[in-house]
Amino acid sequence: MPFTYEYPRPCLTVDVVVFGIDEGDLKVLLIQRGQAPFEGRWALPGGFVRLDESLDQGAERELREEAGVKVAYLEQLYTFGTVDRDPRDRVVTVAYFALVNLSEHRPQAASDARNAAWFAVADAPTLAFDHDKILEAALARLQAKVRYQPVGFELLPEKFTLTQLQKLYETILERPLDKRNFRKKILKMDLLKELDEIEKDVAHRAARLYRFDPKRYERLTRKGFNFEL
Amino acid sequence: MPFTYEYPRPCLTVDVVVFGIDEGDLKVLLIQRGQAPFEGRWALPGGFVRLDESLDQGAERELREEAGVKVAYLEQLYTFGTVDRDPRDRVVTVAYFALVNLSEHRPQAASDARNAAWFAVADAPTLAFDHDKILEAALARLQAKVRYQPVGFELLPEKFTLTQLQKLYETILERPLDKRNFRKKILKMDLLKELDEIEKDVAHRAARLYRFDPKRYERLTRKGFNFEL
DNA sequence: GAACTATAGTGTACAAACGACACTTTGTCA
DNA sequence: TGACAAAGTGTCGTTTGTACACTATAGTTC
Repeated sequence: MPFTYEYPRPCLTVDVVVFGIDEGDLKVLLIQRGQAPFEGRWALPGGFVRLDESLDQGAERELREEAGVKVAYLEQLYTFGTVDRDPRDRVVTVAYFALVNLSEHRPQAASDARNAAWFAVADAPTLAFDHDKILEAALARLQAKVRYQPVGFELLPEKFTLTQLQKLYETILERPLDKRNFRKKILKMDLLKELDEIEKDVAHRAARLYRFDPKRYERLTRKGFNFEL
Repeated sequence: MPFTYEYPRPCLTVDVVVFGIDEGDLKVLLIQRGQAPFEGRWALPGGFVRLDESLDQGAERELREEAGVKVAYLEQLYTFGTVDRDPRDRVVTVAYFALVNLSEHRPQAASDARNAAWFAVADAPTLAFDHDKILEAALARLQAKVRYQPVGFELLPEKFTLTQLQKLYETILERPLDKRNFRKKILKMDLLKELDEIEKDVAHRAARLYRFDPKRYERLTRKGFNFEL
């Protein structure tokens, strides 16, 4: 059943850059294409926007369908719309970036995408279309964002140690941080709830566990607080 | 001549929030709609994206055609795509924000839009569609941006005094700034070229004129310099 | 159970940036 | 020439950033 319009319309898609942290590596979720163009090449998960869903909903649906991923954080990144970004047709794509908690994700069970895989961002292959550019933009955004907003907790388990959190920041920012200064700063923000619990099964002194406290975050946000790191 | 596709496609438009500074007021350019829906209501300039132009080009073209405006700065803001934002059809719009130099713009000659007007942002009317939301987002972006990037010079004449620049920042940020601290900071950034020229035709001591120096800006940008204000 | 090992956890001192604050200078106009 | 209007300028106390090294603790090994 064809659809007819008075004026030509570009095709509208969403593509999502999904980040996760895995043992000190920042990883990105990619899908191997099954058809031309760029058959066999890796690409960002994504697809067409339906008429009965918003862009955000479309991004979430694609992730669910195409990669079986449940996102912890999703935000619109940028819309890419140069004329020649797809060789077949004029395609405009609204790119999103998402964060997922890999530690609760490893099985990757309910995915109909056996052709999905996590790549370390540092050595991801060359991607289809202009997806390299999109990935680069997403990485820049993540690095910028992490400095002034407590994004990033989404990438960790619910309960975590300060050392884990520091490693996370070091991985994203690609530089080492000073332990004492990091703790001073992050604790002064008063975003973390100190738990009465410590790490288990480690072969050395166990560290205290913390949890991100959304209530405190909201309170501070309302006051126009600045979370620069 | 109709255009037919296998799957339904949303309509894709660009809308632009154009800011200018005029005597201490931050102004925004609006267009009065000539047809339903929202006939007679004010709206952001914008229109359909053509298949042979990029999104950026579309934004620029619409401004030229619809408002006869030459922009000094243009950047993509956000893409709005909820299902019901246009009562007629599914319309997704890529919003831009633009800065123009009003002092070189007053005549607004070559515009085929006699129904265009500048409104102080503070008392703009309720807009058509979800354009109020878009305007709000653009204002937030401008206020955030001005703090860490030397955007804003675009809103002034080529040669300006430090007092003019301070007033500009005060207008955008909606709060007063300390004269000595402002000068210290802005001059330390080493972005401005001090000219051998002073103001003319003022009824008091004339101020020195400065000019934004894009070369210095580029040099500092390459060094990863931070322009926080 | 003593020694070892690996990581947790903690404080200080110096430097830089920020923010508050008031008077003198200069040119115009009446 | 005196009044006015805006230009232009410096200091000091506070806060923030940053560099840096040792002690405490739990588990493992011998």
